[in-house]
Formats: sequence, structure tokens, C-alpha cells
Amino acid sequence: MSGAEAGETQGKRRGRRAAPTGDKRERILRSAIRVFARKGFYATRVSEIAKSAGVADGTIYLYFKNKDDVLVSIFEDRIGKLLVALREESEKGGTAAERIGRIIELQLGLLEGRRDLAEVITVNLRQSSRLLKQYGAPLFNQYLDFLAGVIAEGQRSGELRDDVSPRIAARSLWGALDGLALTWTLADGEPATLRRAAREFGSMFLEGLRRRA
Amino acid sequence: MSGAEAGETQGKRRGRRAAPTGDKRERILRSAIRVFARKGFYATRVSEIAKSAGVADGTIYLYFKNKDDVLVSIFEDRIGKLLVALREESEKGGTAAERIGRIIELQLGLLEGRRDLAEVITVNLRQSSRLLKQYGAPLFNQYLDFLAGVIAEGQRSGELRDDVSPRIAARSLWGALDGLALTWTLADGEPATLRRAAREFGSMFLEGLRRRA
Amino acid sequence: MSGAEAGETQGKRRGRRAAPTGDKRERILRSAIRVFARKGFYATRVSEIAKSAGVADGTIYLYFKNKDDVLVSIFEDRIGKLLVALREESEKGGTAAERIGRIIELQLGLLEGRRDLAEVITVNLRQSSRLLKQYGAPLFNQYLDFLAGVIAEGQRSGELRDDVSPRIAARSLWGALDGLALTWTLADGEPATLRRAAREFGSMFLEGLRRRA
Amino acid sequence: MSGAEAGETQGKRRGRRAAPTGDKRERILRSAIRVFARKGFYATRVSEIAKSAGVADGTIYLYFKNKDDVLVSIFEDRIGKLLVALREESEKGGTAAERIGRIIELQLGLLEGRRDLAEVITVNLRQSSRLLKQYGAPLFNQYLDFLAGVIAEGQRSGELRDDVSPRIAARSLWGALDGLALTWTLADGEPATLRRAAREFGSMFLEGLRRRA
DNA sequence: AATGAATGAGAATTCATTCAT
DNA sequence: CATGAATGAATTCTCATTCAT
Repeated sequence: MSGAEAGETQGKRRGRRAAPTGDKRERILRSAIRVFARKGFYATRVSEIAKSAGVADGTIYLYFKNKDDVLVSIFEDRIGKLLVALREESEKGGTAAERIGRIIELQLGLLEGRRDLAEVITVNLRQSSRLLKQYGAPLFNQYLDFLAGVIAEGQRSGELRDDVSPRIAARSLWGALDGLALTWTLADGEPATLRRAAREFGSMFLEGLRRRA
Repeated sequence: MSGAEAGETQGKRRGRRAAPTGDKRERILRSAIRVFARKGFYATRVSEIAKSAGVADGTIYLYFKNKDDVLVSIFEDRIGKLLVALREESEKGGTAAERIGRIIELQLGLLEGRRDLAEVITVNLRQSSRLLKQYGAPLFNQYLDFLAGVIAEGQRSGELRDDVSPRIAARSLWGALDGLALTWTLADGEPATLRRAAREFGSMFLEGLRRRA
Repeated sequence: MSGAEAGETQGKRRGRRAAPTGDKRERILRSAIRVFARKGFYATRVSEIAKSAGVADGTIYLYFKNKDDVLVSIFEDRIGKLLVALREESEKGGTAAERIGRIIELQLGLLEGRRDLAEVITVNLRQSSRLLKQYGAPLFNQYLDFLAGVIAEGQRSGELRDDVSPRIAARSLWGALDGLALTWTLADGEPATLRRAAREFGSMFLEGLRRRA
Repeated sequence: MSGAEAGETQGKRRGRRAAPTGDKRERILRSAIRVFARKGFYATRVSEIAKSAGVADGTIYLYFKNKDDVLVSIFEDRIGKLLVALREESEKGGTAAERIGRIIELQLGLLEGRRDLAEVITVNLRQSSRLLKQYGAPLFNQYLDFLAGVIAEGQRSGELRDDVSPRIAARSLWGALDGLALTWTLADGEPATLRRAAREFGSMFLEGLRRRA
């Protein structure tokens, strides 16, 4: 997913150009995550990303439309992967509780040990509500729809209480996970801490949503 | 539009210093909160705050050291008031469930005239990651401590389950409230919608945290 | 015409700010004409105009939208004045030949001793056909319409031959005047030379357009 | 789209050097004339010339020192051909009126296959004022000298009036032709329109220059 | 010869901040 | 105290040119 080259089959010699293009794009994204996390989106200079990625300033613009696009691409890239992973998990079936449990673990697991990425997504993206609205919204809505879908299914099956709107439950689930991630980056950032939070929050959330006899 | 003050008719010259000063400073802060919320800290121009407050650009600098200082002042100025308000609410007593319910309402700005307090935490907190870390974190921690305190008390009294860390519950509570506020802004922004979300989420959250017999 | 201040009537003291705004705009325009003429529009840096006008770079943007706007403003300013002058001349009446004669003198007279302006209008403006099309066209068409109108009148009165389209005659008249001005700036740029060219060309043009018995 | 050459089928390998080289250089020049004409020298990107010529960006630099050199080469390359063409037309003899009539046609690109020559003078000449002065002026003067020569001859033979300087007549002739071409481009750009303008203008110009009995 | 990805110098423009009035 | 015109440092982005393949 990170750098699959189609042209590799033609394979002329070996050392042609060490992965023509996906390589550089990925390097820039990785550097951007690191620098955005440390300094924030607005305080980060394009030249810093370039330097950190070991490319020239102009090269950034061969792979991204502008600075905004770099941030949005981080978001799309990761949210996209998260959505794929969520859908795969979801297909494993199980009760709604099991599925939601796996969603929580998956989502916080994505950030575990990747404090930088967590910070970019939880803090930086919001610094520009314009960005969030203009670019993030569609993908983000897909994500919320997915969560709401899982919850609605659990309601239909009678496993979850149905006096709570699936959409509201989904929104607060996302908010809580996002908040846990943010407070985690502000505090120690230890992987174990986040894992524990995921477990306790999961139990609490599910209990709140469980249908009473 | 540019500088129509309602209260200006009372006492023009006289030279009372405290009132007009505090008045203007307050107007600037209020405007800043509103504009930061709508456009984000970095996308907001100092001249926009000035215009919205009905003062000249330069006037901002009579009350604040610079643009950063405006944001920081929002925290320092408001967070105290918010904590006071939360404590007042809290002191009205009642069960932990009742107290948390009132916090949720306050936090989502549903209490009359308290909206500007609520905005500090749900909107302005993430505006600048540098400022967030430097100034916001301690104040934010006081806020989290307060929430955690209420929850811990409920646990001690046996009303709330005690297999969930008060701190984790507090963090996810804040996250969920923040997430609901954000998604609400991105969507319709209708007061009724938010009120409904607050009610359903409150029920869900409290149910998840209630001690089972 | 160059710096008429409205507010002077209020006349507070004397040395308030030596002509509030029209002054600076005019200074920038004048400097721009000079620098554009010497180096061409594209080779001219905004900072050079600013320096030459004795203002800060940013000040340019208080009076003009951008660099393009400076060029267009030169054009509009001068063409506008030319149109006014042409209409005034035209109202003096006389035969078509007399009126066209005065137009030629007026137009080349406008540039006489103002080589810089001549060069900006004859050369620089065309460097960007986009500019010419987007901004210049309306005003330029007014100008051509005026010329064509004078010619058409002469045709109606029987003074001028009517087997030539007024519009075509107008276009070639403008082209010839513009060409004379350009070649004049490329050559010596002596006022007398241009005056002589105006006279000889006028005779030739009118003879070509006169109705034969 | 990227490099489909029609004539490439003839003789692939062989290694003839002269032909392909001249071919490509010619294609680049032709494309450059076209693109410069449409967008102006400065607004034209080297990559656009390359694309339009069906070569890679870098290839331009195998044939030309830099972008300026492309424009200069257009002059140097074409102006000679234009002068040759003008002289050929001129040598066909006839009265001064006939010769000037043919010049007008040639200049407005109305003679088969001569349009690209015409474009040099009517379009490319004013693209860069720096280049115009440095390189264009001498060549342009040769052109004006030629026109003036034809007129002077007509004066000597008694066909044309001699109270107008040949040089001034030549300058205004060029200006008028240039103006007609430009306004024609800004308006409809229909070949028939231009042809009509050429005819009417020719008649007018010659009538103005004819010696009266 | 040809390519086109990569480079990086250079320029327009913005906007927080100042300070004369 | 208040103003807002003026400032100029700072930053994004473009694009002519290079050079490894």
C-alpha cells in the first residue's frame, strides 16, 4: 500500500532509480507528519518539510498541489487506510459489541507508537476548519457512516438500545477516541497507556449502549 | 457597523478609566473568541478581530501584547470563569449523575448566556498546537481534574462503577463533548439538534458509567 | 489633475500629512511608468517601483490590487484623460479634416516629451495580451468608437469618401499613431521629431480619406 | 500527443544528423512563434513550447541557449526570410502602388504560406522590450529601410507625392498594418475580415500618398 | 540525441505590528 | 486613549535550467 510500483515488472537492470515516484511522495508525507507534529501546521515552513525529506523545495510541488494538500493527503491517506481496515475487521462478524470493541482497538492501535501521526490528525487538522470542511468532510462522513451503520445493525438485532440515534452515538464515539488520542499525546505518549485507555473506554461505551433486559 | 456602541450614551467625557478600558478589552476578547471559532487562529487576521469588535487595528495592541497574547488571554481569562461556573453547578449538589448531566449541558453551551465559556474548551483549545502545549495544557489539566474529581466522588459514593479510571472517563467525556460540538458545527448547527445530542449522549454516558447492582 | 485633494477645505493646521492619499498613488504611478519604460513590465520588480516611489513594498498594495493593476491603471488613467480631451476637442467643431487633424496632434502631443509613457503604452501593454484583452479592451473600444464616429460623420457630410469602413479607418489611424510613437521612442525621442511626423502623417491620412470631386 | 512525428517513417536509424536536427529546431521555432503570439513571451512557459513542438523540455536546450535565445532566433531566423520575400515581391516590378499593395498583403499574411513570416513583425516584435531594443531594433530598421526605399523610389519616379518623408510614411504604414492585425485578433479573427481591411486600408494609404496632377 | 524528474533561485504578496497624528 | 496608513520581514510557489539515465 505504501509504495507498490507497477513498472517493476519491466525491471530493467536493478538500480535504475530506487522506486521512481511513490518513494519520494511517501518520504515527503512521512517528514511532513513529523514536522507538523513538532511545530504545528502553520508554523511549519515548506522548506522544512523539504529539508527533512531530503528533497528540494520545488520537489514538494511535483507531488502535492500546495502545502494544504500535504496536510489533507496525510489525512486522506491514513483515514483511507483506517476505513479499509475497519471494513475488513467488520467482515469478521461477531456481535455488535465485539465489532465495536475491535473498531476501538483498531483505531487507537493505528496511533499507538505513532504519536506524531496522532497529533497531526487530532490537532493540526482542526487548525484550519476550512481544510476540514473542504477536504476532510466527505471521507470523514464515510467514516461516521460506517460507525453509525455498525451501531444501527446492533440495534436492529436487539443487542443495542435503540433510544439513541446511531449517528449521535457514532459522533460521540469518534470524539471520545479522538480526545483520548489527543490527551495521550499531550501527556506521556506511552503505548501502554493508550492501550489501557482503549480497554476501559470500550467497556464503558458498550455498557452505555447495551440494551437492558 | 464599524463602531456603534449601545452603552456609549451614558457618561461620555468624565474620564472614568476602568470601565471603558475593561469594556473594550472585553469586547475584543469576545470578538476574538467568535472569529477564532469560525476561522481558526491562524486564518484570523488581527484586522478582522478589530473590525468585529468595532475598534481600530492598533487598539488591539493597547490591550494585548500581540496576536498570540489574545489567544492566551482567552484561556487565562475564561478558563477561570469556566471552572468557577462548573464548580457552582457542581455545588448545587445532587447525585453524580445529576452533576455530570449539568456539566454536559454547560459544556455544550446550552445554558443561557454561558455559550462563550463553553467555546473556550470546545473550540479554541486546539487552535495553536504551540500555545496549546505551552499555556493550554496546565489549564486544561485543571479542567480535566475537575471532571475526574466529580467522577471519583461518584465512585466513592458507590453510585458509579469503579473499574474505570476517573481520568480516562473524564478524557473521553471531554472528547465526546468536543466531537459532538465539532460535528454539529460542520453539519446544521441548529440549537435543537445539539440539545438532542446532549440528552442522548448524556444518557448513554451515564448508563455506561453507572454501577450495576 | 495630478493631486487635487478634496479634504484640503477642512484645512486643519498646515503640515498634517502632505496630501493624504492621491499623492502617494500618483507617485507610485509615475515611478512605475519610469521603471516599466526602462526595464519592461515583466523585468520590473515591485520592489523597484516601491523604491523609486520612496514607499515600502507593501504600500503599493494599499493603492493597487497587484502588479498587473499598476500597469492597467496607467493605461486607464491616460486613456481616460485622452478620451476626455478628445471629446473636448471634438466639440470645438469644424470640418472632419480639422477635427481629425486635432485628434492626431492631441494624441501624439500627449506623448511628446513623455517618452516613458509612450513606451509603456506602446510596448509594455502588449506584452501581456491577457491584460490588453481583459482590462484594456472596453476603454480601448470606446476610443476606437470615438474615432470611427468622427469619420462616419465626415462621410455623412460628404467630406470624406464613403467606400472605406469608418471602423477600419479608425483602426489603421490608431495603429499608425501607435507605430509612430513606438518607432519614435526607439529612435531619438526628440519632441520635434514626433511633431513633424504628426504633421506629415496627418496630411497623408486625410488626403487618403478625402472625397474626390 | 507526446511525440508523434509524421515524417518519421522515412529512414529511422541511419544516423543522418543534419536533417533531423534542422527538423526539430524548426518545429520548436514554429511552435514558439505560435505560442508567443497567443500568450506573449513572458506568459509562455518553456514547457508549453516543448509540448506544442512534441519534444521534451530539455530538448529545447539542445537547440537554444535559453528562452531568450528562442525569441532572438525567431527574429534572426525569420527576419532574413521575410526581407528576402519582400524583395522578391518587390522585384516583380510594377508601379509603386502595385508593389506597396503586395507588401500589405504579404505583411498581413494573406499570401499563401507566408503567415508565419508576417507574425514575426506583427506579433513577436513587441514581446520583450529588452530584446526588442537589443536585437530587434537593427533588424526592424532594415525592414523599415526597405519600406522607405520602395516609397522613395515611387517619389523619384513621380508616382508618389514627395512632401512626405519616406521614413515617416514607412513607419506609419507598419503601424497601421500592425494595428489592423492586433485589433483583428482581438475581435473576430476571421480571414475574410482581415482581407477586407487590407483592401480598404491599401486604397486609403495609396490615395493619401499618390501625387496629385 | 533525447528525456523529464529534480532543482533552487527568485518574486509577488500578505499581514502583524508600529507610530505620527 | 485611539486611530489606521505605512511598513518590511517572511513565506509560498513558480519555472527556467540541469543532468543522470
